[in-house]
Amino acid sequence: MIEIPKQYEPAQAQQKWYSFWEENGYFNANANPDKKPHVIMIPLPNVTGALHMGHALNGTIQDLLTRWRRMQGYEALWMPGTDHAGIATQAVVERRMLEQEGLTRHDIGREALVNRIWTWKNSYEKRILNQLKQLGASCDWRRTRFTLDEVCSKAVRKTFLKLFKDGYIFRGKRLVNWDPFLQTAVADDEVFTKDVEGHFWTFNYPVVDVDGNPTGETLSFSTTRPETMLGDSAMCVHPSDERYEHLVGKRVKIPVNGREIPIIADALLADKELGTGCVKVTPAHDPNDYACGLRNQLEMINILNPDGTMNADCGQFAGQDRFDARTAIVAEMKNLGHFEKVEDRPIPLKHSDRSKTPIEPYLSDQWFVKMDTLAQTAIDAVENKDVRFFPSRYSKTYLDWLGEKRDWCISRQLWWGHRIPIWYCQTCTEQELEQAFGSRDDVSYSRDEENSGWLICAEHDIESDSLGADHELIQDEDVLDTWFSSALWPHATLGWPDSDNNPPLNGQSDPDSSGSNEVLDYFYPGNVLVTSRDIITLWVARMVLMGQYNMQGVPFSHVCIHPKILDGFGRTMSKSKGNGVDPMDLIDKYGTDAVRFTIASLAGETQDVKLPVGYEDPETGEIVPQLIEHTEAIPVDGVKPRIKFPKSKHELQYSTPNYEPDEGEPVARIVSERFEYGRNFCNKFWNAARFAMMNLEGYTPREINYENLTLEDRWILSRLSRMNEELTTYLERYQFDAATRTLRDFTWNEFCDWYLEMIKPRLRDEATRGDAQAVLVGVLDTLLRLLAPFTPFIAEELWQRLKELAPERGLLSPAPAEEAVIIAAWPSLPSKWQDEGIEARFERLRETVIAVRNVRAVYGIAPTTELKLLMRAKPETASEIESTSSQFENLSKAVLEAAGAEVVRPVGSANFTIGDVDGFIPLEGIIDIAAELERQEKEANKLKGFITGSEKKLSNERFVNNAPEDVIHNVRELLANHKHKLASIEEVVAQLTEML
RNA sequence: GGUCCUAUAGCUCAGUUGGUUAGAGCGCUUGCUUGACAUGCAAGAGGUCACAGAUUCGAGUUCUGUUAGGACCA
Repeated sequence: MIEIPKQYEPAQAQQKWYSFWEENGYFNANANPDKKPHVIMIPLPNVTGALHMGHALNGTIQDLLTRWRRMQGYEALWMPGTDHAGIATQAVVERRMLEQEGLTRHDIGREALVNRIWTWKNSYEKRILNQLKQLGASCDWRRTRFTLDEVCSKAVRKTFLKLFKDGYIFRGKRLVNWDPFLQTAVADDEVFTKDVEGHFWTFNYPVVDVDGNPTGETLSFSTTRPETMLGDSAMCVHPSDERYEHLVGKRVKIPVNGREIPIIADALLADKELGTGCVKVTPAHDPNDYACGLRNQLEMINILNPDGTMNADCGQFAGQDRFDARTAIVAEMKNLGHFEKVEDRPIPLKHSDRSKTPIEPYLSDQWFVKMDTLAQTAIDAVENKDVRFFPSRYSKTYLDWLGEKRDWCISRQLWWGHRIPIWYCQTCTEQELEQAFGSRDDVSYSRDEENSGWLICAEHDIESDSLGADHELIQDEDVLDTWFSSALWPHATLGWPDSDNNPPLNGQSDPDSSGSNEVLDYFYPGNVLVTSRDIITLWVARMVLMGQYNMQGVPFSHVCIHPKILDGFGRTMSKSKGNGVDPMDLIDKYGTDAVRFTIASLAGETQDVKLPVGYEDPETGEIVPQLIEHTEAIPVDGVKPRIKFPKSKHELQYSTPNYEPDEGEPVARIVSERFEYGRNFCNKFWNAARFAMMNLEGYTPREINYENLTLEDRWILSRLSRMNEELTTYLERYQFDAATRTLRDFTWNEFCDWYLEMIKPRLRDEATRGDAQAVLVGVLDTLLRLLAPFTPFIAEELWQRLKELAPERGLLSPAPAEEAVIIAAWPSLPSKWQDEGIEARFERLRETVIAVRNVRAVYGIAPTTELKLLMRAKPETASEIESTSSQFENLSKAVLEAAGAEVVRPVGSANFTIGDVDGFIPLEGIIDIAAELERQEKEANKLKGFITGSEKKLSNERFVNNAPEDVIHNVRELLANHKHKLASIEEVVAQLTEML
């Protein structure tokens, strides 16, 4: 007999089979006219840090789809890569540098900083790609791209020039979220609001007449940022506010700098009910005021330097930090007699997610992409169904956002990223430009009216003296928004704009290139984008739009939006919250297959996934549930927080994304019992396969005639065919939870619990063994294929073992098995095997067995004690029952004594009813009449409930008149059935009562 | 403020176009070293489907409102 361990060892299988797949090139996808392509572009993880469970979910789904399509015969490409993630990465590196060396980027300069970030990127990219491999990702690693690499950079430069030439690129002033620490604008989604202790001051400004003399009236207002009064350009009241009606159109004087500003009425900004009803307007430093400023053509007065100090226009306050200036201005207003009061209150203050410091609304020069027509193409793509969202409700998020057609601010004041390919020249003439660049299609220029110079856009870097020594060309300092390069991901990774060569493989040029870019032609457009809903606007929309702009076609036809992973308290997992869970911890404990299967089982359409976790003491295995305080704890005075394990009295440090545990300390690791679901399933399947393989002695492949199959064989084929069909449909609809459920239910509750048990006698008998083995191996083969995309390692491990024992197998005709399950064909079983009659017959057998087991349990009869069974049934049913009599013995240790219409209930027997069949189990000497009576009465009550319900329905004329035929028919049939059951139970109850 | 999602067993979640008195896994109870599996087997207990209305012969499922939670956008 062959040796197979009782438990599946994931770690070994993972290592072994992953390298086997890679070495055989199974992950590689090449242009192949004989097959249809299937393409998934990874939502490029950023290189800021390691992956968490959200990524694990995202990756699992993509790999599942890729493996499934590969088995279906598609040339399946899963394109891997990472994102430079501009500000996120630069901020992490800068923060480290400041913490560890006390250096800022200005201390070391642009080049040195960028070098440091490359070092960081290299180490994290490696870690991230390795994490994906641990997860079993079957990406074509030869094609791994990075948004700042040469291939992607070419696409960025080409696109920028194209947009510039087409007039989509423009420069303008915008109010941005300015991070004075990093000295850059940050996007809205990179800002978080936090309450801080602050003050709410009330001041007044004197009203002045046309000559600037005080009229004696004053206007009171409140503010949390007094320093912004240096930039005020109006005082605003509500148009219908009677208190101030007479003042609208007059002016007030700002006491601290003597400037006069108008009093305006604006219903959108001022609120009569709030405070004094007056607000000061600082258009250059507040988003609401900015909008008001645009409506009322107010002056935009900038008062800040990029580093957050007051600028040269601030008179005596120039050069002071904004917070020092705040104190100084409050003091000055007190001096001048315009201070009224101050109260303490918590202020919701916007902070930069990157530097964790307060941001300032700030007016600055930015580059934009004009969105009107581009956005419309992306709207059209979804409206005419070129792109479809799954679930479909997400198209609303997408369409609503695009519908605003807000211009896209693409410049970032950073050093890490694609530098904006614009050069300024103040001194040259159009003729000189024409002479130097007129014949080049990789350069374009336009007049910069605002700065009375020229803007030169170039696809390839140009020298500062390209126009001769007399003119200096200066490149813009800023870099492009990260999403600019990500928007090109689906075509840039395939080598666009190079139409003469395939994109490089492993950094080398593709030896198969033959004068055209077949890879791009073949793999674009892709099929499905798999992502979570929070980047629908930032990324999905932009890919659709840029795909159409550069490629004249959408980048993918489906967008699969999957749930987000939340912690046990319902909070989004994030690095900053400290509640992220490293998938590697879980893979280590439960195995990759278990993690994948569990994750897929959670990926439904409606809900986010709540994932409660615990900490495990590595020494004792004791588990303590994670509390909110564990995730929030930070080291105090260098002492790191510990978790108490009450049983062992251990106090252990634990791993968190916030800090590293001390060297040499035992560390409590994160566990989550949710994953036992997947682990137990894998183990169950392992053992089912183990059982099958242990019973393959003498296996020979053979042709099987369907007509010769037993009831259980036909039943398992019927169920398998149905499940196979359902599973494929669920995958087509991206319903991964339903897919895993149907797989698990079949494998565990049908294949293991019933089929395997039922064929055991046949496997023991030499005469019947051969056919039983053939069908068993065929079913196992199919199951391995169906499981392979979900749990690839265990499937491959078992496939290879089975190949040794049964290299030729099949349903019902044997054929040589493929060399690996990863490339085996996805099954599609004959639908004619789906047989309701067989399933109904089987169901009666099953219910009978369960009824016997129930009687056994209720009476506490030992499993070894044999029971007698009598079945009262119509003749044809009776003969059928007789034909399966051996299974009653096999599955419930009950010997069928009699079956037929003439059977009468033996005195002192337990009783059950299945459809129109009555079953009796003689229990003479054992039967507890009171207990049996109770059991029967309980059943009778339940039936009476059903019967009343049905009768009520049928006596309701409106139901009978309105409900569809088949519904009425079903109710009638059910009622008859229940009545029959009840009658036979009442008969028993009467008998029992007499005996009592 | 706008939009979207969620509320079903102690916990985590399914529940297709309305049609038996609502399901799974975990946990719980009882009994099992039965020859693949104790990461297991067998048998059970457990729910007024958040609340209030409406539509319908019929509502967990559709509509309106309320409450609570979450997300996105302003």
